[in-house]
Amino acid sequence: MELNEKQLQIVQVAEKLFAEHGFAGTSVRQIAKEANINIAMISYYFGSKEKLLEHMVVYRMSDFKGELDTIINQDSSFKSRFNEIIELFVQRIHKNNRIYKIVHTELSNSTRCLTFEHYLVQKKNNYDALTEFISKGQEQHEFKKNIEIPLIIPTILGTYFDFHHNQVFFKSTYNLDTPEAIEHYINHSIVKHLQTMLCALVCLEA
Amino acid sequence: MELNEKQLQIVQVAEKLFAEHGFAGTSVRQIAKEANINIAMISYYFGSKEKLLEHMVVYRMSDFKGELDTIINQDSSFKSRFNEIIELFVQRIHKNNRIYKIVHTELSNSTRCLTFEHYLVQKKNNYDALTEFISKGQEQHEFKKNIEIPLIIPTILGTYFDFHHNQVFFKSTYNLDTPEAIEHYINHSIVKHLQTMLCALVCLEA
DNA sequence: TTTAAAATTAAACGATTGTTTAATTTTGCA
DNA sequence: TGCAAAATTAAACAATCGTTTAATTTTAAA
Repeated sequence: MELNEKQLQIVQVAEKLFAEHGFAGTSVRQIAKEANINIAMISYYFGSKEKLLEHMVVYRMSDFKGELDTIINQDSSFKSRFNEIIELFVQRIHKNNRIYKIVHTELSNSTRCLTFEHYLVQKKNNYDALTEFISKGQEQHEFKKNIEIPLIIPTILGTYFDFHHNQVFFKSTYNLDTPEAIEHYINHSIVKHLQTMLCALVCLEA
Repeated sequence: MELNEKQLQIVQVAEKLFAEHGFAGTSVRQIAKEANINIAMISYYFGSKEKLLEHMVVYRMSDFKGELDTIINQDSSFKSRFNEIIELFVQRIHKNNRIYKIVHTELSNSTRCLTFEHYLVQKKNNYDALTEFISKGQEQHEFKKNIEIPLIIPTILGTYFDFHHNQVFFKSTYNLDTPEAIEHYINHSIVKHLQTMLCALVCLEA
């Protein structure tokens, strides 16, 4: 996925607007205006508004390489690797929360006939890698049996996004007024909450 | 919130369409067609498309009464009440997943100037009731200290919705092909997963 | 049965949607 | 410098958007 400067500018502006107002709620004229380009350039470079979204997903998702494998292949304990995996997921999802939100929303819309193949492939890879890691930990008697592995990643993503979507509520109720306070809450409180909870779920007592 | 037969029909159809295609992605003509009414009836009864959404939220949210308090005031153990609360949340959210999805999406859209007051008030009440319950459990030395209480409900809602939004993925990967299989997975696997995880987080060992 | 209010309709409103056109400007290589 | 390709533009396209109008039908109380 190679994008020139102008294309990148369009994608970035569109990503912000799609995340804020939804795909259907964003017009190509808004994108053009905010990106300081002519409306026709979107069709010129991407073909259509819908194809712009496809390009965006492919471009953003190709960032994700083998960070997960790097952690899994470390030679520390299963528990500490598991904790690192949780932290990685939160950071990854937070760094790219806009594209995740867009895919999230559009994937559940029956309107979009887009398959978001890149997203689904990446998701499958994550699930497979995590499943293998947990299984090995179970074999080594470091992890409990009878864990609903498919629900571990939804727990991480879901908790993050429910917080993210309801920031209006949390801001007023829990004094998270500054962007720094929110950043800190995500990187510390949310990560720690998930680590405590998920470790209690999967790790056998030491 | 009293609605006559026609109004109810419009609200129900609109709720389905808003949940499936988003608010901006649904036209009043689609609603009118699917509800077998004339387009003008929407403005006639509700004033506008946006006000229809407001009426919908108020109507749906007024269902929620004191189910939570009923459970909290039972005289069973803190742990078993906590488990019941988790099950209640999942069932409540699943039963009304359409309106929750709509509010969820539109609340995080900076386009909507709607405050969804009914939703926020109800949410605040839930948080307060849960916080009080957990605090009492901590006083009685049945629950652990240092729990991030504000993240308990996001964990429940988020896990459910991440699963719900990614059903396309789960269907193909985990053989959840029939509606009954999905229903069973939600009412058993997801509830059990959340109960195990959250009890491990908050409950002291017996 | 009369009659005023409520419900329903088809049609039209102007504004906005995504996309295309055709003309013009800029670019970079020969 | 010349010139074809790429980039950029304003304008127009038909389609659809949410809403309103004004006329008609239905309803229900007097």
